[in-house]
Parts: sequence; C-alpha cells; structure tokens
Amino acid sequence: MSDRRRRKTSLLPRKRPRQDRSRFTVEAILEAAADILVRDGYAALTTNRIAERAGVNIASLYQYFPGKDAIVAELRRRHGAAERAAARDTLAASPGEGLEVTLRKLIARGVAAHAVSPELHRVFAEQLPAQRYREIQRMDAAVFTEMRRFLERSTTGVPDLELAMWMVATTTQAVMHNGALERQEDIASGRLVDELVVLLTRYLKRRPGRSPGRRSRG
Amino acid sequence: MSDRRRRKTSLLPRKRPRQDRSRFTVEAILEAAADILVRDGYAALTTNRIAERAGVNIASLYQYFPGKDAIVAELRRRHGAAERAAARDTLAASPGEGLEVTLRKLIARGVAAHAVSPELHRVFAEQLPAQRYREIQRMDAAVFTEMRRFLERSTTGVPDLELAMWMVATTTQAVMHNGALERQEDIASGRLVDELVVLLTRYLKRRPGRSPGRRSRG
DNA sequence: CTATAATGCAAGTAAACACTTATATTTGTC
DNA sequence: GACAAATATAAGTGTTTACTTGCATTATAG
Repeated sequence: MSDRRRRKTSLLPRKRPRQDRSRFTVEAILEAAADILVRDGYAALTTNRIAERAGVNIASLYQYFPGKDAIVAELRRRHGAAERAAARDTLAASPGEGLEVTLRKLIARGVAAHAVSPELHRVFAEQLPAQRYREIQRMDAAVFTEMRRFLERSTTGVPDLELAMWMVATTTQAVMHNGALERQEDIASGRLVDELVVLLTRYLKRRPGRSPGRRSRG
Repeated sequence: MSDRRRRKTSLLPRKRPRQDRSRFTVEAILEAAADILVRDGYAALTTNRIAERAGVNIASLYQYFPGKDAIVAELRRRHGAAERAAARDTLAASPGEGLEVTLRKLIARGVAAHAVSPELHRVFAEQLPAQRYREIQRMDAAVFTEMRRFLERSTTGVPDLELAMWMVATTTQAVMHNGALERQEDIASGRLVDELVVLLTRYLKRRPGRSPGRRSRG
C-alpha cells in the first residue's frame, strides 16, 4: 500500500500468456480483481486476495503482472476502449447534423456506457489515485480532434473554444457519472439527458453580440 | 487498510482533550495527518506515521481517535465548515440581487475556498472513499433551503427545479474542483468564473416558450 | 501536601502485506 | 517418446500494519 513498499511502478503486464491455460489464468485474475473492487473497494484489493478469489497461486499472478496496480490499469484499459470507439463512431457518422442532435447522441451513448458496469465505473472514478486515471480517462487524440472540428462549425459566441471544450468535457463527465449513482430515475425517464443537452447547447450557442458576463479581463 | 482489519468504523473522536497539553497533542496529530495527505497521499497515511511525524506516541493517538479515518473525518469537518458558512452568508446578504450577480459571488467564493489549501482539497475529493465524503461535501440543509428559495424567483423555463439544482451543484463542483487542478491560468484571469456563470445563467434562464429538446417523456 | 484524574510513552503483538525461490507439472515440437 | 519451454504452485521471506498493555509522569482539586 504505502509508497515505500512498492518499487515497481510499471503498470504494464509483465508477460503475455501464450497458451490457453495461462490465458484463462489471466482472465480469472482480472475478473477476481474487478469483483473485489466492486464488492469491497480499492482499499480491500490485495494481490493475495486477488489470487485467492481467482483460484490461482499468488506466484502465477506475479508472473503476469508486476503488482495490483497493473491489474487495475489493465481493467481500465479494457473499460475505456469501448467507450472511446463509440464516441469516435458517433462523431464520424454525423458530419452534417446539428449541434443538439449530435450532442444528444454522444450523451446517450455515454449514459449507456455507464450502465454496463456502473459499480466498476464508480470505483474507477471515485477510489483510484486520480492522477494516473486521468490520463486514461481523457479523450484520446482522435476523438479530441474530431470533437474540435465539430464544435468549430457548430458554436456561436464562444470566446475560447479550448476552454469551452474543457468545460463541456468536465460537466458532461460529472453529470453522467454522478447521475448514474444518484439520479437513476431521471436517467430512466430521459430527463437527465434532456437537461444536459439543454445545458450544453445553450452554453455553446450564445447569441452573437449578446455575450453575457464581464469578459473584459483576460 | 483492508476492511477486515479495521473493526472500529466510528469516525468520531474517542475523547476530548481537557488540558492544554493534550489539546496540543491533538492539533499536532491533525497537522501531521494533513501534511502526510498532501505530500504522499491517502495510501501513505498510517497511524504509526501520523504519530511519528506529530512527535507523539502512537498510544496517545489512539487515546483521542479510534483510527486514521476518524482523523481524516475531523480534518474534513473543519475544512467544510468555513465554506458552508461563506455560502450561507452570500445567499443571505443578497436578497434582491439578480441571478447572475449572486451566482458570480457564490462561484467566486467557492473558487477562493479552493485556493486556500488546494492540495488537501484535492486529496479529499480524489483519494478518499467517496461514499463517506459526499455526506459532508453536500450542502447542509440551511444552504439548500436558501438556494431553493433564491432560484424559485430567479429562474425561467426550468421544468424541474430540484433536478436543476442538482445539475447546478454537480457542474459547479466539478468545474471548480477540476479547474483548481487543471485550469489555474483561467482561474487567475477570471475566465473560468466567467464561463461558469455563463453556463449556469443560460441554463437557468431559458426563454419561456422556447424550451429546447424533446421533453415529452417524463 | 496528598489523592486522583489526565496524559504520555516504551515496548510490544498478531495479522496482513508485497513479493520471491525452488520445484513440480503440463504443453508444444521434432 | 524425448526434450525444452511454458506454466503452476507450495512454502516461504522480511516488512508494515492497526492496535494494546502496563507503567511513568504531570496537572488539578480538596
């Protein structure tokens, strides 16, 4: 646990399994780790417990992973890949659509992704050392570029597009994530998506010439 | 660390110090814990380390706290009290003001509060078991009531005020918190506050009759 | 001054922790 | 079937963890 004890900071797997036998072992390790995370949280995640629950010897675990954080990193890698692909598809498939329609699609996809394994999602976002998580959590470069291109032709009256993108990403993530935990009824009824779409479209589509607030500083 | 080992789940102090001597001891413990949290993070926080850095015997620590989580809880209690009081004051002192002005005041206060000890703030929000944190982090009842009263007479075209309040609280917190870590220039220039005010005012002041999005479900 | 309560500390304990070594078993290849 | 590579595991290592016991010291009250 302590930073003292853990010298191996690599988050990469140590060795790839080459036979079916070891592939099952690695899968069992990952499943056991996810199970412990959602049941008891990150504080209860230990290498001995992972191996025990996976029905695998602790030494086998250390043959494929340098430590528990590498196991968690692998879980996050798999978890995030699907979501990023979905976002990329949505952006690519709607070149001529309006801001609101595309935003609604993106948000609906995100909400759906949160519904797949919300408990694991929650652990990732709430209990993990956030510095490392953010790198993975961020949009990858392709999605970012696509999003910027889309917003460049869809927004009006936004003074700093890069800051606006940060605001959109931050609020979207917060609403989706906390909503999955706290507003399940509003998700089921579609109200949460509606409200988030309103929030973002009105933020991004300001009337030209009617720029509210005192923006005379920066 | 593990949930197995810690049986005392009470987050309350065990005993109040009655003499100056022990009051200093308790303060030293709290300061040492905060120091470790901001320097090395929650994972490195152990009772033995706290006592060592505080220059206090480990047994003394256990006389006043049932465990490290109670120490953290006490830190959070102190940390949150000032902020809540500031928010309450702002709301109480501006009965006739407009939405944008009051919102700007509230946000500016929040940003300032995050600037006091941002590292500790960050640890609280990022590294601590969030379930327990949320209870404390939430607005207390007085602020909530005041805020609702204020919004009831300041918003237009908002279909569900309770949901809107949740949206405002969620986005405000996410922007302020992540901004303190990632957008320090935009905070210094005031841009972040500007953008947040725009986001919230446009969300809360929708033109009546022009309700965007398909709201035909709930 | 004395009795009593409050406080402080040295020195532990058992359990959990991350991680390794040495050895045995299984698998693919020729 | 023989042999080497891949895989699995029993049985540890030393360290760190949360937390306690027993006793000495200091402050307060009568």
